[in-house]
Amino acid sequence: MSFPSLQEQLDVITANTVEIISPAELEQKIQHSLKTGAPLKVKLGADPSRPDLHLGHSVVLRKLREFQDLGHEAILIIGDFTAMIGDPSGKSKTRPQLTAEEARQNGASYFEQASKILDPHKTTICYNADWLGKMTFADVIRLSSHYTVARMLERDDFERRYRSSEPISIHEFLYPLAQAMDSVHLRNDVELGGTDQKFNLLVGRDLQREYGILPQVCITMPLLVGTAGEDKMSKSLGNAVCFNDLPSDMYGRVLSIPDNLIENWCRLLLPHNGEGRRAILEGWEEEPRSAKRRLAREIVTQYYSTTEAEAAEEHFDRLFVHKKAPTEIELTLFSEPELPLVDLLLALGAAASKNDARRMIQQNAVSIDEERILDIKAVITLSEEPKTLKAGKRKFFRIATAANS
RNA sequence: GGGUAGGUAGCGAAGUGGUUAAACGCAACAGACUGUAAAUCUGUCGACAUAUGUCUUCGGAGGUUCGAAUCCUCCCCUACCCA
Repeated sequence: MSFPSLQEQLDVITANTVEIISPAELEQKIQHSLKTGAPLKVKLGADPSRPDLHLGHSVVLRKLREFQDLGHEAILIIGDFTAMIGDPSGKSKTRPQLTAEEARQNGASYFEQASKILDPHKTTICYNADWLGKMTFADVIRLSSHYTVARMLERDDFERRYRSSEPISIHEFLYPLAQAMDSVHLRNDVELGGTDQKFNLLVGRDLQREYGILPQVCITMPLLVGTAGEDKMSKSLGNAVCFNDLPSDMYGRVLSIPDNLIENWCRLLLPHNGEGRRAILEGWEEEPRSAKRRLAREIVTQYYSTTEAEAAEEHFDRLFVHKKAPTEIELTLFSEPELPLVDLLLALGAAASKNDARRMIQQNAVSIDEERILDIKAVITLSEEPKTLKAGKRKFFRIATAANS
């Protein structure tokens, strides 16, 4: 097993990072690895309470992949046990707790999605219930004696919640300790996380030291800004681009980011040696439009393929630039030959309620075969020949009667 | 255990007996505009109906009243203070 040189490794590892605690220790660890030929154990904790991975997660996953490419060992910890606690990081509210079974299922899905970035054959997967679940209450008490309430309250989000009189449950204090135990158990050399995980990573470091293990190096990565350009990307804020989004959705969402985000996204989301990355970084200021289109294509290509990326672009142009109906729309069959438009919209899922459907009609949002319909009492006559129904800018349906003779 | 302040629509937050389905902000949805699903502007935003009508909502359960989110009783939940 031969590793790249110390300097080469450091160049790759430090790129895009926010903080490395501490750089000197990192260097020592790499040198030690070079000397002994033993790869570094690099830990990334996965929270299976949110099994929908989005581009924000990919920043950290990509860093882990870089470690893999350098020849080190990537360990993905599925926090099935800690998910039953719920990570309080950055949250103003207690997270919902998962059952063991949900956590396992989500964990499997997490790994599957993460495999779009990681090399799945070189990734070690662990479930932390395997060791945390075996701890006795006495073990937990011993563990918690290593930390103090004051130190816990140092943490930003806890402090904020405490000051603004919001509830903090005792079990939330146990979360950082539990996930720090993972580091004790694994004896990993490096742990990765977003900047919001800094506290947790440091607890892992402290605890390893307490248990007489060489403390891990903590590497934090920037949090990706979401499509709206302000908050960090998060599923619940609706500004996320998910791994599992359809290519066309993914493309459109990327294209919707503000122009000033192009450079940042390009740096954090595209492979450091790719030509797409270079092209975008060079050209985005002169031609933001084409740079962003390129960025969107590159991203879709990562999760799907070049072909699908191109199809997504065509689809987008057709719908939003030329304002035409998409080429392929799913056909829905109805048994009744005549249906009130309101009921039709509800049945298709285009409207949340009949009132909602009426609203859309009144707001000029509904058309059938390019013809606007403004009458909320309109009754639509269906035939075996499909009609194209458009509700809003993005919802298209093809409707017809079921052919039963 | 005692005291105090609270629990309002997806979220945040007004409202303390009747023109209150409930201000306002965010989110969401629609329209216009745009290279864009961004930004901006306009409108909508409980359900059912459409003749400005009916029904269900303000932690839960009862009660007072012609009439309650608003008053009373009990219960549940949260924060803070005192033990």
